[in-house]
Amino acid sequence: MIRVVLADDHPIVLDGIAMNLEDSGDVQVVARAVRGSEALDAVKRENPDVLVLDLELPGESGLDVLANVKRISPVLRTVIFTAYGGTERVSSALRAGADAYVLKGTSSAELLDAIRSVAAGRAYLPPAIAAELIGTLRDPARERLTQRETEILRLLADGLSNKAISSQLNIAERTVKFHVSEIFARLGVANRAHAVAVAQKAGLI
Amino acid sequence: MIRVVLADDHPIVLDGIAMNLEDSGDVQVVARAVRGSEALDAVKRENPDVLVLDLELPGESGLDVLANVKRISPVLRTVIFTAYGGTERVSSALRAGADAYVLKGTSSAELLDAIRSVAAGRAYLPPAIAAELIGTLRDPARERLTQRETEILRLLADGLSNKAISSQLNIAERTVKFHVSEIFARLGVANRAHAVAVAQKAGLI
DNA sequence: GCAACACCTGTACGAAAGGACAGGCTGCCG
DNA sequence: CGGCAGCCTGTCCTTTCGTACAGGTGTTGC
Repeated sequence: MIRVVLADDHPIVLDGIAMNLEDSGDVQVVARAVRGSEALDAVKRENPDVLVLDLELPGESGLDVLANVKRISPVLRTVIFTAYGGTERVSSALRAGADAYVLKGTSSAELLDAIRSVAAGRAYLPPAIAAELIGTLRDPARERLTQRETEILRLLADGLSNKAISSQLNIAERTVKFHVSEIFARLGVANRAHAVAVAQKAGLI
Repeated sequence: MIRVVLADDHPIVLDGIAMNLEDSGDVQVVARAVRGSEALDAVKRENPDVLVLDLELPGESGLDVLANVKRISPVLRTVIFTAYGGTERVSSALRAGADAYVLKGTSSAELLDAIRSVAAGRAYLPPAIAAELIGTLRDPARERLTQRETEILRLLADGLSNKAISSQLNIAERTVKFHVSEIFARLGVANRAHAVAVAQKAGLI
């Protein structure tokens, strides 16, 4: 029997997952959580085999939750079950320790496959997502932002000017311009408004 | 018996809703759809009492779907069941003919309440959303964009310059500037990057 | 008829933004 | 060690942005 904890901010999704899993015969839902902290508590208490985790949680980012549960229970297997893909989101999750990344838009059966795979010690990536990742590896320049760039991108989205950003980060305005230009090149845009739009759509911020 | 059609791009959500509704005794799910066109077909075929509709559908916008089903079957009652709120999204949906607006983040029982209400001919708005709407009515200036402004906002998000926008719309660059300033005032921002971020977060684009 | 609103336009100006040069420092990896 | 990547800084210049002033047209509704 595979013991699973579910974490999703939509109760209806928890219902749907639970129904599918209970019908399977070999998977058992031992706890549900609608917030990151609850997921953490549930993992501590139940010590499950697998955590099914949504990335869009109120308050904490799903990635933080993932990092925290991994710190508590490094052997725990994790399936990311989320609405949105995007290479940056996927690879961030995998780097944070996820073992599978399944989209909510696919069939309900796929999640069950993923859970069984990770419980058996194997990673699981749907072909579509794997293909996308491979495409990015071939073209590593695009959409791969450094820490500093991501930081500045966030400030861009807050509407700060280069000067405001420079004083916030204690660097020269010229340096901000440099980073901003780098961001534009990576995102394939020509100005900050477009950069913010693209970044938000790609889930970079 | 209330006959219901479900439309959501996540099969797992359809499962969850269906489970909750079937258990209720007085609600019956007669069709499911994961795309707008399927929802339309299902409404034509089944002539249901209520349509439960997600606003985030692949391809078509949920609002377009709503307008189309309303054209086919004006007496059909519609419950919007979506992940995100925001006064602009809510009021757009209500203006497009929705009878209820329920967030996925709330308890599963709330959706059932909403379905029963609209089937009985009453509208349904959760207190939290209603309160938010009232707040906006008190301050009508903010976050209420005209057609033209919304149009320009979209082009802003595409990274177009004022000049590019002006030639696209066949108006003077000066006029674009005027509209952009209006947008800033309504959104409470000071530049285009921030405007795009706020607009996207509020679901205006 | 006139008030309100959406939409459009002009001139002028200071403040940013963004690109094109060129260069320095650090830490990591082969 | 030498190369590479991330991060930082400078000057110069052109373009764009954003706001200030002020004003015109058409439509809707009281």
